[in-house]
Amino acid sequence: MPVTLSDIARELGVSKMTVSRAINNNALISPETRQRVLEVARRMNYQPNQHARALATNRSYLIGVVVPDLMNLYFAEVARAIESIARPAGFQLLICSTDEDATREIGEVEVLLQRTDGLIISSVLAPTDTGAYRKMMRDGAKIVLVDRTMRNLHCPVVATDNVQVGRIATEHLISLGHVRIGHLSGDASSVSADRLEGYKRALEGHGLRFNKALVRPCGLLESEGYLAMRAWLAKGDIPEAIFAVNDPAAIGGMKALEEVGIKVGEEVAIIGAGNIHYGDMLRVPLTTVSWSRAEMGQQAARLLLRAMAGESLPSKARNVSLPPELIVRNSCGAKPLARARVGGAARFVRRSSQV
Amino acid sequence: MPVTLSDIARELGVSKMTVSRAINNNALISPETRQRVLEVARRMNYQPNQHARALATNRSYLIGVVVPDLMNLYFAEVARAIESIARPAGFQLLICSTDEDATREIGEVEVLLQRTDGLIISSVLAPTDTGAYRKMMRDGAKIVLVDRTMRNLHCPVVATDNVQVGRIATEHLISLGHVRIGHLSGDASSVSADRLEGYKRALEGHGLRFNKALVRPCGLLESEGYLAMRAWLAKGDIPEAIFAVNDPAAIGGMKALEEVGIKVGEEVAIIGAGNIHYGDMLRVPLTTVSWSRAEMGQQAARLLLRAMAGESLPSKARNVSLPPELIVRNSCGAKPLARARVGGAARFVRRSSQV
DNA sequence: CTTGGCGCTGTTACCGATAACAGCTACAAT
DNA sequence: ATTGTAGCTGTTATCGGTAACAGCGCCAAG
Repeated sequence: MPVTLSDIARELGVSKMTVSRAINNNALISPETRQRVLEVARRMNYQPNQHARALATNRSYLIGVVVPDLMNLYFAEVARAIESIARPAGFQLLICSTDEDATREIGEVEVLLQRTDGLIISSVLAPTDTGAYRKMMRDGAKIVLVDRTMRNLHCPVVATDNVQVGRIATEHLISLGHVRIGHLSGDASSVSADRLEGYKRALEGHGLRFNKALVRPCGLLESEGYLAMRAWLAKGDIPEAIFAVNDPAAIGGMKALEEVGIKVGEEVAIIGAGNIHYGDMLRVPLTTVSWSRAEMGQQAARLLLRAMAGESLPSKARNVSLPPELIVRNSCGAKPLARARVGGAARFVRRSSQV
Repeated sequence: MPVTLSDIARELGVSKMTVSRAINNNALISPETRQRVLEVARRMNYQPNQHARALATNRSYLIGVVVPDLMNLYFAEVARAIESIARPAGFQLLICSTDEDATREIGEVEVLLQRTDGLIISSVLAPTDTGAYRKMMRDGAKIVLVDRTMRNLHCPVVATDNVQVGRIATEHLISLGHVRIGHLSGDASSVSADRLEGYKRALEGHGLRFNKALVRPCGLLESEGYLAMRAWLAKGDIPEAIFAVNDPAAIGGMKALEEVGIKVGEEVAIIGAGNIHYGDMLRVPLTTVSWSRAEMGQQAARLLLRAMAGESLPSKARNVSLPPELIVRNSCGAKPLARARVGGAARFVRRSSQV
């Protein structure tokens, strides 16, 4: 049986309350009493019971983190960034992966809500599907959205401008001279929709016609990108250049292309988004659009800490947007430069050939 | 304010206890009363307070997971496998990464112990450094070790035979005709020590002299592998073939080699261990030694569930060893075969040249 | 009719902490 | 001497559940 406050109190012949005050650095206690208590507490190896404390204070010092896919290093980076802020503030993380499965999300979130002081969520739901979250927030839940936003939900958000992401990626392909540009589009989430929107706008902005047949839905997992590209290959008529909704989908697509002997970066250009770890070490280093995952996680954690502290955030602080930038590597056949912002994206010599 | 048992009891004009029994499917309650209670509970959207429950029952239904590095997909896979077993059993995961920093480990574990019913740990400590864990287990902590073992610690372990891993990797290099075989060795952990031991034994077993100058310590992180290889390159005289303690170290090493224009798989052979995700998609697909991470996590979770249920495990069930196998890809210059167990490892034609 | 036992429900105490308030001491101010 | 007050410590109630036991009605056995 672990040592409790009462044990220490009995040992010292004082009340539990005195011990509690010493442990919690309360001001209403004489320095020498505190010393004596802390001394004995250390000697007896006292560890406060977190459940009792949580019950009494209604604070658990636990933050719930809901990510779509822990095997996606993108989210592992975000999670680590959250931890880097939360941990020093005394909070631990309850991490939970929904595996991009929308039907699991609400259930997981409801379970987490009961154990935590606040949640950082990267939602898999459709951006309009806000009913459940709306209700939770009305009941006082502290929630910060990260990476994936929802529409009309009055809660802090840290994300990138995904329309811009889609535009940057597509414009890079256009600047390389491609005209038949396809898109492996994601799911019903906000990122997918926004990136598709950016793709459309880029085409329109450069006088290219949007062709629905060149957009293939695929989800956001590597396995889904692989399957989608295989299906596309089976059907035939794949475009010369493809913007994949994210890096895992791009990598899955690359795998499918390579399996049938198509050379990525030469015969087919492919660009992803997210700048996943290892993207530069791949057989064909992946050209992608990048923004800071560290910044993303840290900002989200800071916003949540403030919200949990009862601070009401000014509306402009509640909406953090991380600027995306183009990372040119080899998967589009362009000459890799160190880094090129989209504004300054030069017209690279086109090296890829038609398929 | 959330709904409590008392609220429901008041609403129905019964006692808290009756409500509690209905909620918990206790037998001592009439079917119709249970129905009435559950009905009202649902209507009022009752959510049990986990902290109160944990305090009263001394069970939190939380499992702590301590991994060395969440950015290593190897551990992300293990964590996901643990979750696949724990979740259906009603347990949630408190995941914590020590970032391969031994000084952080005990502190993290102590914090986790207070909130959880049991721990699954992949320890970064030296395998003899068991004092703290010994004490925790004496105090009743339920602990299962995964991936990394400790010596003389009476607790269940799920791991692979790392001496065998080192031997398989080194013998593959030997079978390719290499004689000057180096080793990027890890840290003080059991895996590192065992793989080094396997490396030595393989050399001895084939009449090759162990040369301390060819062993460079590097840690287990990708960044450490990179740094170690850079230092080695700066010093000069790197061997023709290298067994890296794990895949991240191998990948870091590859990165350093490529930076100075050395062709991995042609000029220098490199083999890792762990069969990390994306290993097959790398510029030079990584030859490695593999064992099942899914099996690892699942077995560990099952052992912990049994231990937490109070079962005393038979000693042979307490020690699960996953068989390692060779995965030949391109980083050693051997012709990739589907899969080759070490026993059947053919003598591959040697394609790599001296450096 | 009494007794015993089953089946259900209620009471009380407790898990281990903290909040709110009450109480005590010593000393300064009046 | 009295009062007030600062400074510390103790008491009581409470958080929201559950365990253990007490109690009650009803029916069957003796």
